[in-house]
Amino acid sequence: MELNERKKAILKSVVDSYIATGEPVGSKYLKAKEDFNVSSATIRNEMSELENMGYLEQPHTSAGRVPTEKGYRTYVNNLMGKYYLAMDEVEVLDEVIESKLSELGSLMEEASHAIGEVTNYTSFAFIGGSGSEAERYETVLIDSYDFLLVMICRDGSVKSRQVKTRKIVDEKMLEVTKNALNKCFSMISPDQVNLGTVVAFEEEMGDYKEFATLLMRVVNEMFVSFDSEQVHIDGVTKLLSYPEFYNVAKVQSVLSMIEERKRFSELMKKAVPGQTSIVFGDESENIAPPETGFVFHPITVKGKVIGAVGVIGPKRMDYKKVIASLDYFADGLTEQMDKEFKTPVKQPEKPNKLIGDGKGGQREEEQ
Amino acid sequence: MELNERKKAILKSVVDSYIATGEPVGSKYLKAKEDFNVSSATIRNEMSELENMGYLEQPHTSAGRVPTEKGYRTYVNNLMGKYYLAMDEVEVLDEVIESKLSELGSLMEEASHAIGEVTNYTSFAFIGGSGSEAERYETVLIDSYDFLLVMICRDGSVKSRQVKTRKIVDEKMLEVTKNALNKCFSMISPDQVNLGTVVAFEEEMGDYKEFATLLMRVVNEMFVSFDSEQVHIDGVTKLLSYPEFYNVAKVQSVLSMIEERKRFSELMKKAVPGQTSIVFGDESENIAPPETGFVFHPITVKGKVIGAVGVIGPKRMDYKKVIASLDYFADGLTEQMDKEFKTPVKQPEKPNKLIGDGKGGQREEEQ
DNA sequence: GCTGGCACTTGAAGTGTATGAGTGCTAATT
DNA sequence: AATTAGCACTCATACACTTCAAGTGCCAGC
Repeated sequence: MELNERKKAILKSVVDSYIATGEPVGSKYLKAKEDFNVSSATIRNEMSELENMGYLEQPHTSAGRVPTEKGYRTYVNNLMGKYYLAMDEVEVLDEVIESKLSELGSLMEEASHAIGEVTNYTSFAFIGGSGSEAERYETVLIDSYDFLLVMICRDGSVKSRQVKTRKIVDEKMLEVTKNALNKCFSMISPDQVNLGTVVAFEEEMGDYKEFATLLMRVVNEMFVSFDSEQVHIDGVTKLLSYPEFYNVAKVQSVLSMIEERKRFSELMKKAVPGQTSIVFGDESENIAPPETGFVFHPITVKGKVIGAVGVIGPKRMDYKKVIASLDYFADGLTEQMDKEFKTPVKQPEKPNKLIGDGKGGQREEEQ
Repeated sequence: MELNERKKAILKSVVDSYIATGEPVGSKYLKAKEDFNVSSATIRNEMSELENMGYLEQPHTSAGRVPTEKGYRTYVNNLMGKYYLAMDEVEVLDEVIESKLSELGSLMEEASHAIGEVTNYTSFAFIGGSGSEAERYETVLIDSYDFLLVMICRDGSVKSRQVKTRKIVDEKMLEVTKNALNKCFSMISPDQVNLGTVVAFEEEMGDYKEFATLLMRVVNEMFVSFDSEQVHIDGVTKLLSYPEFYNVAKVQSVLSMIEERKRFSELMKKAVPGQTSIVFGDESENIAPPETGFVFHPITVKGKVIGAVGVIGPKRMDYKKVIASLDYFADGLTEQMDKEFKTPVKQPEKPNKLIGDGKGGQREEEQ
């Protein structure tokens, strides 16, 4: 069924008001706030129909109405206008995009912080969810019982681990180690490792077989730890300032989801390149409580998703602003990355880009 | 004034009960629970005196009594018995102490997790709060626009940063960079850097002057970021299961303290080598709300504090168990570290060690 | 010095009532 | 046929009031 213009206007108005106040909105309030040329009774009838159509719902009989998930999606996709970032907001984002590029480690931290500052929601940034293959390994001697093992991945990301040993290490041992690792554990995904690989590796280690087990343990840890470590979350307390979370049980539910980063990066896999996605918390899936909303935008390098930035907030979020900020930031960063990032990865197809026209939102079939 | 034996027994009993139930404890309850050979009226009189002496307090006239800070400290230092860790608890801790030593990066994460598992409180572990000096630098070429800068510190810790550049880098440039950094920015603390150092560094960079600013920015960031990155907190949600935190405002207060890691590591500086410290949240200092308690134990290498592990919980914590766990873990780790850690740091004086007899507790003058 | 008893205090929990925002429905109006 | 005014009905919320139980302090008597 199509929404006529008046229904659209009313729906938009309900969502706007609800986002602003957090209170269920009623017909009289709407009549007073916006200047529809109809009485509150007419608005009431329209709202009743919008409820039948699944865009609105009532917390209880004698309360105003609240947007449903479908209502929010329609609002985000068709009704809300574009938000124009203020000068100072742009500056905060630009600073991270431009000046922090040289230092990938802290980039995600800074990114998450900047997004949080601009939107005033709990924000996150993560990188390297792809579990990319190792391209090659490097070693650095630290002292006679320590060395640094560096794993350089195909997507340009780098992981390093300080390895402590019980036997003395020297440059020669590191050279052997590096070569053995490069021979056996590069250009390979963790699940391709088998007994043969292990035996071959021990063989390659020659005189230094005794280190083989230790090294494999470390390498394995580097493979599997890929996701969890690189999720940065900023401003959790901001969440608590919304009345939706004035209840410890709900806070607990969101926090536990945040702590369990695996579930989190699971969610991020739904990211579509170049497009802002919205996921709502729900009772059924154990993502987060129903009051919660996640908005995120992937960051791509040459069309390949390498991470994402986003916010966590109450369902009634200032989507206009959030989406504008994320679009601006992620697209800006992606552009910079494409320009500066080392030799192009062979993956020529153009991402499904969507210009920041405020029409983000993962489009899904709705019943 | 001295506490007589009966007062001690009553105080111990009050603290034990309060820790167990979280409810203010009254004379009748105590009479029923423990078998003092006196009536509730007598207990009442003793409790009244304990209140006058500052060990107990009443939330309101008609409620039972609750330990004060002084009460807790007396309990921890003199009254509580020793907790003997169960076999499975020891195992959890031992696993981290023994097998994870080879991998310093994830050690703190694992440590914090293990402590959380055993004690069932929100736990933390942090390392490198000392802001130690750089001993030397290493570089690793990643690709033509990226390299890894490694800073090896005097205390044996290692920091690395992936540096992205706008100009092509090669082995020769890295060699120059490494030498210049080692010459100008090693064995020096951040505040000793002055204009002279900067000029000298640019000089050393020779043909690669254009990288000097970038490098100094990264090095500076590595210096100052020392604390914040290395605090691992685990199990925040556990905090929320205690009735003390059934109030969002308090949760917010604790969370914001946790998020602001600077304040946190500030607190950790109070750690005394080899000794468990207890700090209570308080209205006056803005550490955390008054219901909160922090218990932590430093980790030392050759007598020098390099980090700490601890828990955050309600004031009424199971100190017996917490202190036993922390003592066991931190002492075990310290021992392993001392045994395995590279060449001894010159710092021969023996730490003020305190065997795990349950007598932890920072001793302070109380009014 | 200890105890039983009693008056007193106080927060928590429960009950009843009024209030007000909001709805749905119907009959009247345009 | 669409809109509106009016009215009965529904709930959540706030508030006053009562009751209840736990706990104290104190005192007279053992």
